[in-house]
Amino acid sequence: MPDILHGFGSQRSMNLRADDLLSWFAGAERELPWRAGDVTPWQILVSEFMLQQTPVARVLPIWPDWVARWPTPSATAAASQAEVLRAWGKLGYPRRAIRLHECATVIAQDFADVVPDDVEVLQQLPGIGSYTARAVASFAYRQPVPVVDTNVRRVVARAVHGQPDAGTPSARRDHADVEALLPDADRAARFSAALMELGAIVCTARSPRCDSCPLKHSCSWRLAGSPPATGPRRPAQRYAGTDRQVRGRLLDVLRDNVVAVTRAELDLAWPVDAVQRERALNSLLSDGLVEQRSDGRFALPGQDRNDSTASR
DNA sequence: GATTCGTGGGC
DNA sequence: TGCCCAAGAAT
Repeated sequence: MPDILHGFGSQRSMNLRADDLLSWFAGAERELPWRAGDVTPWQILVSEFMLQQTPVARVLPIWPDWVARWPTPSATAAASQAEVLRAWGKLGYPRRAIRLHECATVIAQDFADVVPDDVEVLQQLPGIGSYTARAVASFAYRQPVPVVDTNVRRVVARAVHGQPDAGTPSARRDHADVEALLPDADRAARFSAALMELGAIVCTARSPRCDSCPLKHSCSWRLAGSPPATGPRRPAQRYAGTDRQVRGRLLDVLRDNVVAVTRAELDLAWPVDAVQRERALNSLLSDGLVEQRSDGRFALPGQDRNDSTASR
């Protein structure tokens, strides 16, 4: 490898030694169910979909039931979108549930029900981006590829670069950073899991637990005195009153009703602002999260249709 | 590159 | 309380 590429990386990796991290992980690893030995690549993929932008604690009660009910891509594909959306419940970002269902359909139909092991192939599947493709290749197939999520970026920013927080994501730079840290191929996947774990439970975004960090004697940020972040921060994301909240309310109604509902019933979910309500409903329709029946009623997509006379 | 897309817990 | 953030992806 050219010195211009390798020199800096090996220099920096002194601040984050794989052995330090792996020995810590051996004692600190959480026993998450999707890390058990008998979990299949598909089930790992399901966990990664659920974990996108979602805390572990909220996935824990959903994932076991989900994979017991739909253990394979073909089993998932055989379910209706409505069933999948109901099982997804209030996990958030319900488009992920639709994409997971689409992903299952593609794998069942085009890949003989076998999750691909190649990063490039995985990344072409619905709902799978750079992180998820690498997570599956690494955690399910033990490929020594860098796995970069928000935790990894923060740990690297601090321990390696001495900065309080990760900067703007840059796939090429982020992957190169982690590539330079990866140990031998046999331990690469475990190293990535450990890196994420450290960011999740020790090197957290707010009030990191530096006292119990395995890198506390080498971390560049701590050695620099743990300087706080400076400069402009992103405006805080709001939720109350946004279209996202309205979409959530509308979906709430549809999840709770096993029969199609009238527009008037949907109006009750967000009575004040009809313009915003319409906008949210239209976006749900175009996202394929809601469908409108010929009688004008609304339901989750694929929900049973012989319900106009059914009781609730 | 900047936005949009849920939901709820911690502080 | 209100703000911040959480194993990202798609556009």
